[in-house]
Amino acid sequence: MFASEAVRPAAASSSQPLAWPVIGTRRTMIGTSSGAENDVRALQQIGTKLRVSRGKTIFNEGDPAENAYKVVNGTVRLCKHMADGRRQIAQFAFPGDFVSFMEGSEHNFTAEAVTDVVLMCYPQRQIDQLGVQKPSVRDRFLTLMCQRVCDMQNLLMVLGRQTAKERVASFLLMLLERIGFEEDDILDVPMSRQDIADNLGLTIETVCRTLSDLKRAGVIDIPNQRQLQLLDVEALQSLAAGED
Amino acid sequence: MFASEAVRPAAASSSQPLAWPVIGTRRTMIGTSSGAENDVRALQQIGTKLRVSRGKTIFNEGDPAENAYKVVNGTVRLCKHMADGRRQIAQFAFPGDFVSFMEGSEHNFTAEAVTDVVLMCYPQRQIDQLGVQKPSVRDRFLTLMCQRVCDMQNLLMVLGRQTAKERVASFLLMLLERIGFEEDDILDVPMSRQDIADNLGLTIETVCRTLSDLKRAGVIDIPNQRQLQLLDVEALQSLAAGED
DNA sequence: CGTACTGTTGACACAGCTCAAGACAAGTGG
DNA sequence: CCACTTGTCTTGAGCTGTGTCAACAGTACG
Repeated sequence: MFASEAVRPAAASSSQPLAWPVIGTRRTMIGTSSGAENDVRALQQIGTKLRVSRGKTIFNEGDPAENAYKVVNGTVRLCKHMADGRRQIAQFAFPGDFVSFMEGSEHNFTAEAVTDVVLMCYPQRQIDQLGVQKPSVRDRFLTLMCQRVCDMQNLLMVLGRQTAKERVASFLLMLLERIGFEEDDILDVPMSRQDIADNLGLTIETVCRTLSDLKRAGVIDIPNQRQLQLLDVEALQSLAAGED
Repeated sequence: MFASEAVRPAAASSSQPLAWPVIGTRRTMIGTSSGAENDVRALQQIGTKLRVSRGKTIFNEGDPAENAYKVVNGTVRLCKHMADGRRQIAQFAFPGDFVSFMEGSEHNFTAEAVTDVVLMCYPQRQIDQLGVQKPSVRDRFLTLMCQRVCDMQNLLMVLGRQTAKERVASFLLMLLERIGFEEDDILDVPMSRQDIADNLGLTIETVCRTLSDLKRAGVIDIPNQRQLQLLDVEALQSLAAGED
């Protein structure tokens, strides 16, 4: 039962002045403590498990929004595609995150599996019903939606006004806040460099170069392609805040 | 009583393949027809009128979100500021638009008056109450919030992946969709070049140059600084879609 | 008719993009 | 276990779109 949430490590400890303000205990917002227990159970009853393998599309922009999803395991990207292949990733969804709740009648973005993914799949109609029956559930989703809007607004600032170095720093801090350290100060990076680039509005080369720069500056280390060691989180924070 | 909505012109007629998909009859979503009448009346009762003059701040990011607002007249910008003065405008709010409904306990952006503005001001607590009493009101706000998310996702694509020319074209089409033609093919531009630049993640100079380019290409004319004549909307649409 | 503000245009610089080559990693089949 | 292939990542060299800086033109207002 939502085991993925239990094993998730706490978010960064020393993270006050993040470019992406920390929003309460986001990771434990749903599925823990007190009155929420009932809601979780109710949700659980109407959900079915679904596996999607790396790179596969979960749903496309414009598809009728018949289902909503919760990520149980793995990472999902929410993105838009242009006719000529340009892509913008609006958001990554990690274990515990809800995708496409209360989105209207059509999906307005594409969801793709970044890694092999396990999802809970909830028929939209039943979610709506549950929302009517249990105002607490509805409030929860509303809160999540607000956080989503808030995250997107922060990303707008990143894309519109930050330099490459600032963007990468913001990204690393976002990852840290969302999935936390794997161990000590090692950060798992589930997505490819291309995915990072398409999230930050950069090219893959610029992302690589910027990571190398940060390594040379002693702010991070790159033990391997899917892991990063954050040596100086404060430096990242002042970078992301533009104090440079 | 919400007179501003009545006089608002219909959105562009020939606007199917917009970069910002047209979302139903957005402008008439609230405050017209059928069962909505009651909701409008209920809202009206808890609202008070408020005037804010050009350039003044309505509320700041981080302020406790005590009130929600509806723009009756004028234009409002919703933005974020960085410590060093960089600014990103996430959205413009035009007459009929709701601002800061269901945003959580703190405003997560700053709202400033682009022009002299008339607002309706609703205490957040009473809005919440109304939402509980009248599910239809709540649903309405939810729909609006979805549109807001959708708009922001489109803007993410603009900021992350479009060229200056594409961004300006996207902006003009957004304006056309939101406020429509003043007369024939004349478009009112209530905001300054700086505001446009801060919305599109460009500099004021690049915005000017790009408008001049579009003029030279015969796509628009610039009768004066606060009005634009759209001579070739289709050209703008293919520009915004990246077919170039 | 100044004064202040906003918008426009030009010349140049540079951050980030493009193109290209090579390094590394993960399979896959023998 | 080793070739071999394939895909991803990294680095270099040069180019270009957009930013920066500066001058000037409109426009509004007292």
